[in-house]
Amino acid sequence: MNEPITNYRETRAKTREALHRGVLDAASRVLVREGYTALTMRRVADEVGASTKVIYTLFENKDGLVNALYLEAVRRVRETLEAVPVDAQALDYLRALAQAYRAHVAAQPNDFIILNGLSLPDFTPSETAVQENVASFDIVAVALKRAMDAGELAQHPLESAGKALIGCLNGILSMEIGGHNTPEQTDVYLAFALETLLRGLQHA
Amino acid sequence: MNEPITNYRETRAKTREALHRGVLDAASRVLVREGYTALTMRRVADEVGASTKVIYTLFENKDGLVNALYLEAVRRVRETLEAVPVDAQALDYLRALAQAYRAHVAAQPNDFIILNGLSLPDFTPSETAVQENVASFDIVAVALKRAMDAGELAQHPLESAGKALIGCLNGILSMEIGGHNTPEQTDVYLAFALETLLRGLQHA
DNA sequence: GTCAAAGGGTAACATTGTTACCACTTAGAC
DNA sequence: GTCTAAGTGGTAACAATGTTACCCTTTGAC
Repeated sequence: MNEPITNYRETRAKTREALHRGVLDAASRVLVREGYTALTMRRVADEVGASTKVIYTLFENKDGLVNALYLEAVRRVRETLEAVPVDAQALDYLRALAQAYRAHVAAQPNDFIILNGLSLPDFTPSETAVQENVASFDIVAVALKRAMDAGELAQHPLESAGKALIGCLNGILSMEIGGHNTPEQTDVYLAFALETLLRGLQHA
Repeated sequence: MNEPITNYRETRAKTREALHRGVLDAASRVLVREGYTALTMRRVADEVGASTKVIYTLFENKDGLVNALYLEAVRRVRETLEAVPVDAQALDYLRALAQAYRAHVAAQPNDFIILNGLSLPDFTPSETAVQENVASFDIVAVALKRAMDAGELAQHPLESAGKALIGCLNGILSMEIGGHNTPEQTDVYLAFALETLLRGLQHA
Protein backbone atom coordinates (compact mmCIF):
# COMPACT_ATOMS: atom_id res chain seq x y z
CA MET A 1 0.00 0.00 0.00
CA ASN A 2 2.99 2.27 0.49
CA GLU A 3 3.61 4.74 -2.25
CA PRO A 4 6.64 3.32 -4.06
CA ILE A 5 9.62 5.59 -4.20
CA THR A 6 9.53 5.60 -7.95
CA ASN A 7 6.03 5.10 -9.13
CA TYR A 8 5.67 3.04 -12.24
CA ARG A 9 3.38 5.45 -13.99
CA GLU A 10 5.33 8.42 -12.79
CA THR A 11 8.63 7.15 -14.13
CA ARG A 12 6.99 6.16 -17.35
CA ALA A 13 5.44 9.59 -17.64
CA LYS A 14 8.82 11.18 -17.10
CA THR A 15 10.42 8.92 -19.66
CA ARG A 16 7.65 9.75 -22.04
CA GLU A 17 8.17 13.42 -21.47
CA ALA A 18 11.89 13.12 -22.05
CA LEU A 19 11.28 11.10 -25.19
CA HIS A 20 8.74 13.67 -26.28
CA ARG A 21 11.34 16.38 -25.96
CA GLY A 22 13.93 14.28 -27.71
CA VAL A 23 11.69 13.58 -30.67
CA LEU A 24 10.63 17.22 -30.96
CA ASP A 25 14.22 18.38 -30.85
CA ALA A 26 15.20 15.81 -33.44
CA ALA A 27 12.36 16.96 -35.67
CA SER A 28 13.45 20.56 -35.21
CA ARG A 29 16.99 19.70 -36.18
CA VAL A 30 15.85 17.92 -39.32
CA LEU A 31 13.63 20.87 -40.10
CA VAL A 32 16.32 23.50 -39.72
CA ARG A 33 18.93 21.51 -41.59
CA GLU A 34 16.88 20.05 -44.42
CA GLY A 35 13.55 21.86 -44.61
CA TYR A 36 9.98 20.69 -44.54
CA THR A 37 10.11 18.26 -47.43
CA ALA A 38 12.72 16.27 -45.50
CA LEU A 39 10.53 16.14 -42.41
CA THR A 40 9.46 12.51 -42.80
CA MET A 41 8.64 10.05 -40.06
CA ARG A 42 11.53 7.81 -41.04
CA ARG A 43 13.94 10.72 -41.17
CA VAL A 44 12.95 11.90 -37.71
CA ALA A 45 13.13 8.33 -36.42
CA ASP A 46 16.65 8.00 -37.78
CA GLU A 47 17.61 11.26 -36.11
CA VAL A 48 16.33 9.91 -32.81
CA GLY A 49 18.03 6.60 -33.48
CA ALA A 50 14.88 4.55 -33.24
CA SER A 51 12.09 3.22 -35.40
CA THR A 52 9.05 5.16 -36.53
CA LYS A 53 6.94 3.26 -34.01
CA VAL A 54 8.38 5.38 -31.23
CA ILE A 55 7.00 8.52 -32.81
CA TYR A 56 3.64 6.91 -33.32
CA THR A 57 3.37 5.97 -29.66
CA LEU A 58 4.20 9.52 -28.62
CA PHE A 59 2.16 11.37 -31.24
CA GLU A 60 -1.00 10.17 -32.87
CA ASN A 61 0.39 10.60 -36.37
CA LYS A 62 2.42 13.01 -38.43
CA ASP A 63 -0.15 15.75 -37.97
CA GLY A 64 0.25 15.31 -34.24
CA LEU A 65 3.99 15.72 -34.50
CA VAL A 66 3.73 18.76 -36.73
CA ASN A 67 1.11 20.22 -34.42
CA ALA A 68 3.58 19.93 -31.56
CA LEU A 69 6.16 21.73 -33.70
CA TYR A 70 3.54 24.37 -34.45
CA LEU A 71 2.96 24.91 -30.74
CA GLU A 72 6.69 25.21 -30.15
CA ALA A 73 6.85 27.87 -32.83
CA VAL A 74 3.95 29.71 -31.21
CA ARG A 75 5.73 29.59 -27.88
CA ARG A 76 9.00 30.88 -29.28
CA VAL A 77 7.32 33.78 -31.07
CA ARG A 78 5.37 34.72 -27.97
CA GLU A 79 8.50 34.63 -25.85
CA THR A 80 10.20 36.87 -28.36
CA LEU A 81 7.39 39.40 -28.16
CA GLU A 82 7.18 39.21 -24.38
CA ALA A 83 10.89 39.85 -24.10
CA VAL A 84 10.54 43.28 -25.69
CA PRO A 85 10.87 45.93 -22.96
CA VAL A 86 7.82 48.15 -22.67
CA ASP A 87 8.87 51.59 -23.79
CA ALA A 88 7.42 54.72 -22.26
CA GLN A 89 6.49 55.89 -25.73
CA ALA A 90 3.71 53.57 -26.88
CA LEU A 91 4.60 54.04 -30.54
CA ASP A 92 8.22 53.15 -29.93
CA TYR A 93 7.07 50.02 -28.15
CA LEU A 94 5.03 49.07 -31.21
CA ARG A 95 8.05 49.68 -33.40
CA ALA A 96 10.17 47.53 -31.12
CA LEU A 97 7.60 44.73 -31.24
CA ALA A 98 7.63 44.78 -35.03
CA GLN A 99 11.40 44.84 -35.04
CA ALA A 100 11.62 41.88 -32.68
CA TYR A 101 9.13 39.92 -34.74
CA ARG A 102 11.03 40.62 -37.92
CA ALA A 103 14.31 39.58 -36.31
CA HIS A 104 12.76 36.35 -35.08
CA VAL A 105 11.46 35.46 -38.52
CA ALA A 106 14.86 36.20 -40.02
CA ALA A 107 16.59 34.01 -37.46
CA GLN A 108 14.02 31.20 -37.47
CA PRO A 109 12.13 31.29 -40.74
CA ASN A 110 10.71 27.84 -40.06
CA ASP A 111 8.62 29.29 -37.26
CA PHE A 112 7.06 31.74 -39.67
CA ILE A 113 6.63 29.09 -42.31
CA ILE A 114 4.75 26.64 -40.14
CA LEU A 115 2.64 29.30 -38.45
CA ASN A 116 1.51 30.69 -41.78
CA GLY A 117 0.67 27.43 -43.49
CA LEU A 118 3.56 27.57 -45.92
CA SER A 119 4.82 24.13 -45.00
CA LEU A 120 2.72 21.01 -45.49
CA PRO A 121 -0.44 21.38 -47.53
CA ASP A 122 -2.36 18.61 -45.82
CA PHE A 123 -1.52 19.84 -42.35
CA THR A 124 -4.05 21.92 -40.47
CA PRO A 125 -3.18 22.94 -36.93
CA SER A 126 -5.59 21.94 -34.21
CA GLU A 127 -8.21 24.40 -33.10
CA THR A 128 -6.47 25.08 -29.82
CA ALA A 129 -3.11 25.51 -31.55
CA VAL A 130 -4.55 28.19 -33.81
CA GLN A 131 -6.09 29.93 -30.82
CA GLU A 132 -2.72 29.87 -29.06
CA ASN A 133 -1.16 31.47 -32.10
CA VAL A 134 -3.76 34.19 -32.45
CA ALA A 135 -3.71 34.84 -28.72
CA SER A 136 0.00 35.49 -28.72
CA PHE A 137 -0.71 38.58 -30.76
CA ASP A 138 -2.80 40.03 -27.98
CA ILE A 139 0.45 41.69 -27.02
CA VAL A 140 0.13 43.81 -30.14
CA ALA A 141 -3.48 44.63 -29.37
CA VAL A 142 -2.55 45.75 -25.87
CA ALA A 143 0.25 47.88 -27.28
CA LEU A 144 -2.16 49.48 -29.73
CA LYS A 145 -4.65 50.19 -26.97
CA ARG A 146 -1.94 51.81 -24.89
CA ALA A 147 -1.01 54.05 -27.81
CA MET A 148 -4.64 55.03 -28.37
CA ASP A 149 -5.27 55.71 -24.69
CA ALA A 150 -2.10 57.78 -24.47
CA GLY A 151 -3.29 59.83 -27.42
CA GLU A 152 -0.38 58.74 -29.59
CA LEU A 153 -2.90 57.15 -31.94
CA ALA A 154 -6.50 58.07 -32.63
CA GLN A 155 -9.25 55.79 -31.41
CA HIS A 156 -9.88 52.87 -33.76
CA PRO A 157 -11.40 49.39 -33.45
CA LEU A 158 -8.66 47.37 -31.78
CA GLU A 159 -9.31 44.19 -33.70
CA SER A 160 -9.20 45.84 -37.10
CA ALA A 161 -6.09 47.82 -36.27
CA GLY A 162 -4.35 44.73 -34.95
CA LYS A 163 -5.27 42.58 -37.93
CA ALA A 164 -4.16 45.29 -40.30
CA LEU A 165 -0.82 45.61 -38.58
CA ILE A 166 -0.11 41.90 -38.23
CA GLY A 167 -1.46 41.10 -41.67
CA CYS A 168 0.73 43.73 -43.21
CA LEU A 169 3.87 42.46 -41.51
CA ASN A 170 3.08 38.85 -42.37
CA GLY A 171 2.28 39.70 -45.97
CA ILE A 172 5.58 41.44 -46.51
CA LEU A 173 7.47 38.71 -44.69
CA SER A 174 5.78 36.14 -46.89
CA MET A 175 7.25 37.87 -49.92
CA GLU A 176 10.72 37.44 -48.49
CA ILE A 177 10.13 33.79 -47.64
CA GLY A 178 8.77 33.26 -51.14
CA GLY A 179 11.98 34.66 -52.54
CA HIS A 180 10.42 37.81 -53.99
CA ASN A 181 12.45 40.20 -51.85
CA THR A 182 15.92 40.29 -50.38
CA PRO A 183 16.22 40.72 -46.61
CA GLU A 184 17.37 44.28 -47.14
CA GLN A 185 14.31 45.08 -49.24
CA THR A 186 12.15 43.46 -46.62
CA ASP A 187 13.60 45.75 -43.95
CA VAL A 188 12.81 48.79 -46.04
CA TYR A 189 9.29 47.67 -46.93
CA LEU A 190 8.47 46.67 -43.37
CA ALA A 191 9.64 49.99 -41.97
CA PHE A 192 7.73 51.91 -44.61
CA ALA A 193 4.55 49.92 -44.12
CA LEU A 194 4.71 50.23 -40.35
CA GLU A 195 5.26 53.98 -40.39
CA THR A 196 2.55 54.47 -42.99
CA LEU A 197 0.08 52.43 -40.97
CA LEU A 198 0.95 54.29 -37.77
CA ARG A 199 0.55 57.61 -39.55
CA GLY A 200 -2.80 56.47 -40.84
CA LEU A 201 -3.81 55.45 -37.34
CA GLN A 202 -2.88 58.83 -35.94
CA HIS A 203 -5.85 60.37 -37.71
CA ALA A 204 -9.51 59.52 -37.23
CA MET B 1 8.47 19.96 -102.40
CA ASN B 2 5.02 21.45 -102.09
CA GLU B 3 4.02 22.50 -98.65
CA PRO B 4 1.41 19.96 -97.58
CA ILE B 5 -2.00 21.40 -96.74
CA THR B 6 -1.78 20.07 -93.23
CA ASN B 7 1.76 19.90 -92.12
CA TYR B 8 2.65 16.96 -89.94
CA ARG B 9 4.34 18.98 -87.30
CA GLU B 10 1.71 21.65 -87.43
CA THR B 11 -1.16 19.25 -86.84
CA ARG B 12 0.74 17.55 -84.11
CA ALA B 13 1.46 20.88 -82.51
CA LYS B 14 -2.23 21.71 -82.59
CA THR B 15 -3.13 18.37 -81.09
CA ARG B 16 -0.54 18.94 -78.44
CA GLU B 17 -1.95 22.35 -77.69
CA ALA B 18 -5.47 20.97 -77.40
CA LEU B 19 -4.25 18.22 -75.13
CA HIS B 20 -2.34 20.78 -73.12
CA ARG B 21 -5.54 22.71 -72.57
CA GLY B 22 -7.46 19.58 -71.76
CA VAL B 23 -4.99 18.46 -69.14
CA LEU B 24 -4.80 21.90 -67.55
CA ASP B 25 -8.57 22.13 -67.40
CA ALA B 26 -8.79 18.66 -65.91
CA ALA B 27 -6.20 19.62 -63.30
CA SER B 28 -8.15 22.78 -62.53
CA ARG B 29 -11.33 20.80 -62.07
CA VAL B 30 -9.64 18.38 -59.68
CA LEU B 31 -8.15 21.32 -57.83
CA VAL B 32 -11.42 23.18 -57.39
CA ARG B 33 -13.38 20.10 -56.44
CA GLU B 34 -10.89 18.29 -54.21
CA GLY B 35 -8.09 20.67 -53.28
CA TYR B 36 -4.36 20.51 -53.62
CA THR B 37 -3.76 17.27 -51.76
CA ALA B 38 -5.90 15.49 -54.34
CA LEU B 39 -3.90 16.97 -57.20
CA THR B 40 -1.95 13.82 -58.05
CA MET B 41 -0.71 12.75 -61.44
CA ARG B 42 -2.92 9.66 -61.41
CA ARG B 43 -5.96 11.69 -60.35
CA VAL B 44 -5.46 14.19 -63.17
CA ALA B 45 -4.82 11.36 -65.62
CA ASP B 46 -8.10 9.73 -64.59
CA GLU B 47 -9.88 13.03 -65.04
CA VAL B 48 -8.50 13.26 -68.57
CA GLY B 49 -9.34 9.62 -69.17
CA ALA B 50 -5.79 8.60 -69.96
CA SER B 51 -2.65 7.33 -68.30
CA THR B 52 -0.12 9.44 -66.47
CA LYS B 53 2.23 9.10 -69.42
CA VAL B 54 0.19 11.63 -71.33
CA ILE B 55 0.87 14.26 -68.70
CA TYR B 56 4.55 13.44 -68.66
CA THR B 57 4.82 13.91 -72.41
CA LEU B 58 3.12 17.30 -72.16
CA PHE B 59 4.81 18.55 -69.00
CA GLU B 60 8.23 17.69 -67.77
CA ASN B 61 6.97 16.54 -64.39
CA LYS B 62 4.52 17.51 -61.69
CA ASP B 63 6.33 20.78 -61.07
CA GLY B 64 5.85 21.58 -64.74
CA LEU B 65 2.15 20.95 -64.49
CA VAL B 66 1.79 23.00 -61.34
CA ASN B 67 3.86 25.75 -62.88
CA ALA B 68 1.40 25.88 -65.77
CA LEU B 69 -1.43 26.15 -63.25
CA TYR B 70 0.50 28.91 -61.51
CA LEU B 71 0.76 30.82 -64.77
CA GLU B 72 -2.96 30.40 -65.37
CA ALA B 73 -3.64 31.84 -61.94
CA VAL B 74 -1.34 34.77 -62.69
CA ARG B 75 -3.20 35.41 -65.92
CA ARG B 76 -6.63 35.29 -64.29
CA VAL B 77 -5.62 37.70 -61.54
CA ARG B 78 -4.10 40.10 -64.03
CA GLU B 79 -7.22 39.99 -66.19
CA THR B 80 -9.29 40.73 -63.12
CA LEU B 81 -7.19 43.78 -62.29
CA GLU B 82 -7.11 44.95 -65.89
CA ALA B 83 -10.89 44.73 -66.10
CA VAL B 84 -11.31 47.37 -63.40
CA PRO B 85 -12.42 50.64 -65.04
CA VAL B 86 -10.04 53.52 -64.41
CA ASP B 87 -11.86 55.97 -62.22
CA ALA B 88 -11.28 59.70 -62.50
CA GLN B 89 -10.52 59.74 -58.78
CA ALA B 90 -7.21 57.94 -58.38
CA LEU B 91 -8.01 56.87 -54.83
CA ASP B 92 -11.33 55.39 -55.86
CA TYR B 93 -9.52 53.47 -58.58
CA LEU B 94 -7.16 52.05 -55.96
CA ARG B 95 -10.14 51.06 -53.83
CA ALA B 96 -11.77 49.40 -56.81
CA LEU B 97 -8.58 47.47 -57.55
CA ALA B 98 -8.44 46.18 -53.99
CA GLN B 99 -12.11 45.30 -54.12
CA ALA B 100 -11.71 43.40 -57.37
CA TYR B 101 -8.71 41.52 -56.03
CA ARG B 102 -10.56 40.57 -52.88
CA ALA B 103 -13.56 39.39 -54.91
CA HIS B 104 -11.32 37.30 -57.13
CA VAL B 105 -9.70 35.60 -54.16
CA ALA B 106 -13.10 34.91 -52.64
CA ALA B 107 -14.35 33.40 -55.89
CA GLN B 108 -11.18 31.50 -56.75
CA PRO B 109 -9.22 30.88 -53.56
CA ASN B 110 -7.03 28.35 -55.35
CA ASP B 111 -5.50 31.15 -57.36
CA PHE B 112 -4.47 32.91 -54.18
CA ILE B 113 -3.28 29.69 -52.62
CA ILE B 114 -0.96 28.70 -55.42
CA LEU B 115 0.37 32.22 -55.99
CA ASN B 116 1.26 32.58 -52.34
CA GLY B 117 2.95 29.26 -51.84
CA LEU B 118 0.24 27.81 -49.64
CA SER B 119 -0.18 24.73 -51.79
CA LEU B 120 2.62 22.24 -52.32
CA PRO B 121 5.69 22.61 -50.13
CA ASP B 122 8.16 21.18 -52.62
CA PHE B 123 6.88 23.31 -55.48
CA THR B 124 8.75 26.45 -56.41
CA PRO B 125 7.46 28.40 -59.39
CA SER B 126 9.90 29.04 -62.19
CA GLU B 127 11.79 32.29 -62.26
CA THR B 128 9.78 33.63 -65.18
CA ALA B 129 6.52 32.59 -63.55
CA VAL B 130 7.36 34.58 -60.44
CA GLN B 131 8.29 37.58 -62.56
CA GLU B 132 4.96 37.31 -64.36
CA ASN B 133 3.21 37.32 -61.03
CA VAL B 134 5.07 40.29 -59.63
CA ALA B 135 4.69 42.18 -62.90
CA SER B 136 0.92 41.87 -62.81
CA PHE B 137 0.97 44.12 -59.78
CA ASP B 138 2.49 46.91 -61.79
CA ILE B 139 -1.10 47.96 -62.26
CA VAL B 140 -1.18 48.87 -58.59
CA ALA B 141 2.08 50.77 -58.86
CA VAL B 142 0.74 52.75 -61.78
CA ALA B 143 -2.42 53.52 -59.85
CA LEU B 144 -0.38 54.69 -56.89
CA LYS B 145 1.72 56.92 -59.11
CA ARG B 146 -1.42 58.45 -60.61
CA ALA B 147 -2.73 59.22 -57.13
CA MET B 148 0.56 60.81 -56.11
CA ASP B 149 0.85 62.87 -59.27
CA ALA B 150 -2.74 64.03 -58.89
CA GLY B 151 -1.98 65.15 -55.37
CA GLU B 152 -4.42 62.67 -53.85
CA LEU B 153 -1.46 61.05 -52.10
CA ALA B 154 1.82 62.51 -50.95
CA GLN B 155 5.00 61.55 -52.77
CA HIS B 156 6.44 58.25 -51.57
CA PRO B 157 8.76 55.60 -53.00
CA LEU B 158 6.53 53.68 -55.41
CA GLU B 159 8.02 50.30 -54.69
CA SER B 160 7.67 50.56 -50.93
CA ALA B 161 4.13 51.88 -51.17
CA GLY B 162 3.16 49.12 -53.57
CA LYS B 163 4.71 46.37 -51.49
CA ALA B 164 3.07 47.71 -48.35
CA LEU B 165 -0.32 47.77 -50.02
CA ILE B 166 -0.11 44.37 -51.65
CA GLY B 167 1.57 42.78 -48.66
CA CYS B 168 -1.15 44.08 -46.40
CA LEU B 169 -3.93 42.75 -48.59
CA ASN B 170 -2.24 39.37 -49.00
CA GLY B 171 -1.50 39.09 -45.31
CA ILE B 172 -5.11 39.66 -44.33
CA LEU B 173 -6.35 37.36 -47.07
CA SER B 174 -3.97 34.67 -45.83
CA MET B 175 -5.68 34.81 -42.47
CA GLU B 176 -9.00 34.08 -44.10
CA ILE B 177 -7.56 31.23 -46.15
CA GLY B 178 -5.97 29.85 -43.01
CA GLY B 179 -9.35 29.85 -41.35
CA HIS B 180 -8.56 32.57 -38.83
CA ASN B 181 -11.22 34.97 -40.08
CA THR B 182 -14.66 34.72 -41.58
CA PRO B 183 -15.22 36.34 -44.98
CA GLU B 184 -17.21 39.10 -43.28
CA GLN B 185 -14.36 39.85 -40.90
CA THR B 186 -11.97 39.82 -43.82
CA ASP B 187 -14.06 42.46 -45.59
CA VAL B 188 -13.95 44.68 -42.53
CA TYR B 189 -10.23 44.22 -41.93
CA LEU B 190 -9.36 44.77 -45.57
CA ALA B 191 -11.37 47.95 -45.78
CA PHE B 192 -9.88 49.24 -42.55
CA ALA B 193 -6.33 48.40 -43.56
CA LEU B 194 -6.74 49.96 -46.99
CA GLU B 195 -8.19 53.20 -45.67
CA THR B 196 -5.58 53.40 -42.95
CA LEU B 197 -2.78 52.88 -45.43
CA LEU B 198 -4.22 55.47 -47.80
CA ARG B 199 -4.59 57.93 -44.96
CA GLY B 200 -0.99 57.29 -44.01
CA LEU B 201 0.09 57.83 -47.60
CA GLN B 202 -1.71 61.17 -47.76
CA HIS B 203 0.87 62.67 -45.43
CA ALA B 204 4.56 62.97 -46.04
C1' DG C 1 9.25 -16.33 -10.26
C1' DT C 2 5.13 -14.84 -12.55
C1' DC C 3 2.16 -11.61 -14.74
C1' DA C 4 -0.03 -7.81 -17.06
C1' DA C 5 0.73 -3.85 -19.60
C1' DA C 6 3.09 -0.88 -22.26
C1' DG C 7 6.89 0.01 -25.60
C1' DG C 8 9.36 -0.80 -29.70
C1' DG C 9 11.40 -3.29 -33.99
C1' DT C 10 10.25 -5.60 -38.46
C1' DA C 11 7.92 -5.99 -42.29
C1' DA C 12 4.16 -5.14 -44.79
C1' DC C 13 0.25 -2.14 -46.89
C1' DA C 14 -1.54 1.66 -49.91
C1' DT C 15 -0.41 5.85 -52.17
C1' DT C 16 2.66 9.07 -54.22
C1' DG C 17 6.02 10.80 -58.34
C1' DT C 18 8.51 8.77 -61.99
C1' DT C 19 10.30 5.79 -65.67
C1' DA C 20 11.67 1.57 -68.53
C1' DC C 21 9.66 -1.23 -71.80
C1' DC C 22 6.90 -2.16 -75.55
C1' DA C 23 3.08 -1.72 -78.84
C1' DC C 24 0.68 1.44 -81.77
C1' DT C 25 -0.20 5.17 -84.98
C1' DT C 26 1.01 8.04 -88.75
C1' DA C 27 3.28 11.18 -92.03
C1' DG C 28 6.18 10.95 -95.72
C1' DA C 29 9.38 8.23 -99.30
C1' DC C 30 9.72 4.82 -102.83
C1' DG D 1 0.69 -0.52 -101.37
C1' DT D 2 4.67 -0.90 -98.47
C1' DC D 3 8.19 0.67 -95.48
C1' DT D 4 10.59 3.55 -92.17
C1' DA D 5 11.19 6.65 -88.51
C1' DA D 6 9.44 9.21 -84.98
C1' DG D 7 6.46 10.38 -81.68
C1' DT D 8 2.58 8.78 -78.47
C1' DG D 9 0.57 6.19 -74.86
C1' DG D 10 -0.52 2.08 -71.83
C1' DT D 11 1.43 -1.29 -68.37
C1' DA D 12 4.02 -2.37 -64.85
C1' DA D 13 7.55 -1.51 -62.09
C1' DC D 14 10.74 1.48 -58.93
C1' DA D 15 11.71 4.22 -54.68
C1' DA D 16 9.84 6.99 -51.04
C1' DT D 17 6.06 8.28 -48.10
C1' DG D 18 2.48 7.67 -43.93
C1' DT D 19 0.69 4.00 -41.34
C1' DT D 20 -0.20 -0.41 -39.01
C1' DA D 21 -0.39 -5.56 -37.82
C1' DC D 22 2.44 -8.78 -35.68
C1' DC D 23 5.43 -10.16 -32.26
C1' DC D 24 9.05 -9.80 -28.92
C1' DT D 25 11.08 -7.26 -24.96
C1' DT D 26 11.03 -4.68 -20.87
C1' DT D 27 9.37 -3.23 -16.39
C1' DG D 28 7.20 -2.60 -12.20
C1' DA D 29 3.85 -5.21 -8.98
C1' DC D 30 2.67 -9.10 -6.25
